[in-house]
Amino acid sequence: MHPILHYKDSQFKCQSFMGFDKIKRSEDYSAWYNNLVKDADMAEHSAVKGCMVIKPYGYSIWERMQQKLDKMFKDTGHVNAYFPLLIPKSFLSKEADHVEGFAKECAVVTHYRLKNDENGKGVVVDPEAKLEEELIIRPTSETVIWNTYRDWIQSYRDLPLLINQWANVMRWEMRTRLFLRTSEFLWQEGHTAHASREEAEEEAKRMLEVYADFAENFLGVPVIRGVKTANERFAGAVDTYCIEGLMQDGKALQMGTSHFLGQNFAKAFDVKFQSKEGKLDYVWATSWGVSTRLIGALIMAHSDDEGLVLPPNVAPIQVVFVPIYKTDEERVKIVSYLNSLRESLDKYEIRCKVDDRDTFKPGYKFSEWEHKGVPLRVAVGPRDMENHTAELARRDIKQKETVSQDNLVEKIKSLLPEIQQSLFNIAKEYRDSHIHKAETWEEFEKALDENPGFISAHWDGTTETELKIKELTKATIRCIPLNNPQEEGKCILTGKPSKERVLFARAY
RNA sequence: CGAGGUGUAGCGUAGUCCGGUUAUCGCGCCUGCUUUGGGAGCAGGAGGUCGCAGGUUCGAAUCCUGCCACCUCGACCA
Repeated sequence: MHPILHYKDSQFKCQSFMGFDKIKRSEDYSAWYNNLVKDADMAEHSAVKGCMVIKPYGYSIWERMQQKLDKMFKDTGHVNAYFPLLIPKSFLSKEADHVEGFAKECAVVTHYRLKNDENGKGVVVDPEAKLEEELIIRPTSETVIWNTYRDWIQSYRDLPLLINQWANVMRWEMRTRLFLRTSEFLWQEGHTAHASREEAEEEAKRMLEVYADFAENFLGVPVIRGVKTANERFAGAVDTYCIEGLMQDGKALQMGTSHFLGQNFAKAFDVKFQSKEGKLDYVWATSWGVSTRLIGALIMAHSDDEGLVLPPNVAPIQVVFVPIYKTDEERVKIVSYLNSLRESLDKYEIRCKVDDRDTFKPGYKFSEWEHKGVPLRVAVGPRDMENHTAELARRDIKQKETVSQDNLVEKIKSLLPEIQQSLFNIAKEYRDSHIHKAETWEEFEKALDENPGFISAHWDGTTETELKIKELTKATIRCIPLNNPQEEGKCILTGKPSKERVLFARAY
């Protein structure tokens, strides 16, 4: 049995969603997003700037993601461990690029004690409890991990070391948005050590493919696999691979990154191994991560004016049953029928809820579960019982059909993967129709303003040009796609020769 | 962190310019009855440190100062 799958109680209670209808996605995407997050009861702001409370319904989606990803990591040979939240300040400065990238957004612990205020008002930091070495709250864990790996690795026999951790990190952000950018966020970070450059590069690409597979087949969000330009690279990496998604407002979102770190961290933390031949060499490294930002991606890739739309794979509740009745006798009969249906579906690990609350009318329940993105609704009333039918309503395409109660379980079973696929197809069609080729600067600017999305264009390969384009248009190079066709061309801005196109977009 | 805006019950809000009884309205919530195939109706009821802290005043949601949070736009970033 799967106790979590029953949803007998209304643990995912929707307190209020009356304000939602006011904001249309097409009119104010940003307000629509904020409202949806609140309305679907996924998260809210906390007392501290940039931090959020992830509510049960939102967290349940994260748990679904964790579960799937964790299995994918284990299946590719990784194990989980946990490294500490606090990192000595000195660790950060050991890798020059790394410190430069993260120093500006680190929260620092300077004291270890509070005391009562002498003026009798609350508590103050005890100046006598100043830490000898200040600690930073991890913005990412490369430094503490590589400092640890030094002691774990002596010989090629200790390699590869394939470790993942599920953790929270903190980056002091200036501008925050629920799920998309918060100061504290939840993520996983994989950190691997290898005996050869080739093996580490393979690992970085393998994990990128794991992420791409996950994004497309589990979240139903099509992504472009690519590599970042020097300018967009992770601080301390040799290469940063990424998956980039396109949101419904035409802005790109980086959904995951996988870094080939070369020997940078091994050198910074003096992590060497002895090869079969007895030679000492620095080990090769990767790191890779995805975060709760993926929940933001999920929302912005699928949802509509009626609220959240969830692919069945991540939906906390995949099927909701709504009984319709007049008399108590009908209620008992129909609810009992729905419960029996639910039990049949339990066997297939389909997550169902029978919404037997007697305090709400069916229309209210329909609306509520639509707001919360439940992929499939099954309504059964007295007429259905008479006719031996049920009404199925799909959230993805907003269509209803009346079907026979015979084979209803089979029908639901087959409909869920169909909805999953349909959501991916809709998102992919949108994405594909929003990749424009630009040959001239005018076309480039016009596409950005009139029909935003990815723009495929030639670039002369210099950071200078990249930054200039960003300054002029706010568009950045999202990535150089993997397996990118080589073709002669001229840079969109400078006209200098280029041998391949790169993808530009305005991004989150 | 710069510029602008906002903060009144769970949600959405009136009142703020021009200080003055018990802070407005709708939704939601509670009780009862009637209802239930797309956001139910009636009756009664509960719920507020007016973001926080100071100040001015006989009197502050309203005026002043400081702080906090959120939103939009910049700079920064998963």
